Amino acid sequence: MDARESIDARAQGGGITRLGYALLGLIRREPRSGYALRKVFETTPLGRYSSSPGSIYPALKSLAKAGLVALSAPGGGKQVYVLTPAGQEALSAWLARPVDEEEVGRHIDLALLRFAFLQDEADAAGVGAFLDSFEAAAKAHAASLEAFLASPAGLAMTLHSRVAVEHGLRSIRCSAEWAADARAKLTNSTGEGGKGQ
Amino acid sequence: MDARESIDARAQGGGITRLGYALLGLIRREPRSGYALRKVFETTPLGRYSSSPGSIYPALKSLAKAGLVALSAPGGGKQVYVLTPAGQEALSAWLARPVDEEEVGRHIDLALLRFAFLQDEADAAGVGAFLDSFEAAAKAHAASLEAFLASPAGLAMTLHSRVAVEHGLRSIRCSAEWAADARAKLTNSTGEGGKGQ
DNA sequence: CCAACCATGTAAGCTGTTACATGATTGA
DNA sequence: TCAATCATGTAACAGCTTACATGGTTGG
Repeated sequence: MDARESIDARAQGGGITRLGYALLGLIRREPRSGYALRKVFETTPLGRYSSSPGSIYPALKSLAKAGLVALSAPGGGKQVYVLTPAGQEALSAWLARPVDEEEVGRHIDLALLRFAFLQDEADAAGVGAFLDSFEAAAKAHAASLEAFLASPAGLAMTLHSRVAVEHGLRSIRCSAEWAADARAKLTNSTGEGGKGQ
Repeated sequence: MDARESIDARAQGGGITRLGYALLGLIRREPRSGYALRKVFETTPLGRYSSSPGSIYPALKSLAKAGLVALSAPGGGKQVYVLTPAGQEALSAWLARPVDEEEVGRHIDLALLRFAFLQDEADAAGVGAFLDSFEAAAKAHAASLEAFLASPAGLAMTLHSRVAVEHGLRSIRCSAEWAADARAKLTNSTGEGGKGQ
């Protein structure tokens, strides 16, 4: 029980922040400058992961120092970052992890981020496996919440607290359904053609 | 445009953390020691708001320094905290705020926390108003996500990104339904008897 | 020429995390 | 008596936020 378990702030990974992973995924999809990355955060629901220069530029520097990204044209004007092989590897390792109950329960947005980036990583089988683990984790968490509601501690809660927990229960069931539907949509049918974008 | 708008980390309030509000709400329901508060976080889904002594004890001290809580038996052994009038007021002000789109979109757990504590604060009318604003905010956010998906930026996204945003859309719709159902359940019917607990 | 946007950064401060430290009480 | 649990804290550090500081480019 020393270290090892329970990371949380470090996005369940080895020293890379959630913002760091978001940057890695975006840069892999398309090499970009810090400013271009900021624009993505400002104009899409990805904004959840960050905002202002004060976080993005330092995060990019830190990724560069860790050897996960590098400037495509060192020296020159626009500072466009690309992934290094080490960065590819770190991103792949992060995306390869199955979703667990902790992740759907407390960091579901992170699981969704991984899903989004998985498009550039895995084939239909890999996506299917990811969504299966997502659905299983969501169902497991739903079962945990149900068990809590039925436990002495759960029954001792105030009415409003119970109703709030019921929100969590509905929400996670909804997520499980999404995973099942997404699986059906993405791993069936034709080859869907290319990379999207 | 100096300060004032946009707080986020400070839970949309005046200098009180989300953890601070969680502590205020729990202490109002029942005066407790730091240890007892930790137990609550460890054994209920409220664990989302904190964890270890390293955050709770400093937060309690900070609330005490701000005059929002006080020790019930100053000097003696067990350090049981109670709300001061100022603490009551701060909590009430926080609970009185209607839910807005930003809150359901990015801090929905905070809105649920407020709902839970609202049981000790408002009558059926107040609860109804809160849930109405919750539902309206959720529907507004759903509309925003739909608009984004239909916009050029939304259409330019990769397939997986779109599917991830669809998760958000389903999720927020589910929350809107919860609010409507909770409203029906809590503001109708008989007097439901007492305070729960 | 001036405003708006492109583009990159730094500094201070706050919150929370991990890990460590301490001592009292209770029960087998 | 020894372990577990009660009970309270501190120290170091990471990460993000806000706010400030610069400059270059473009277009009206």
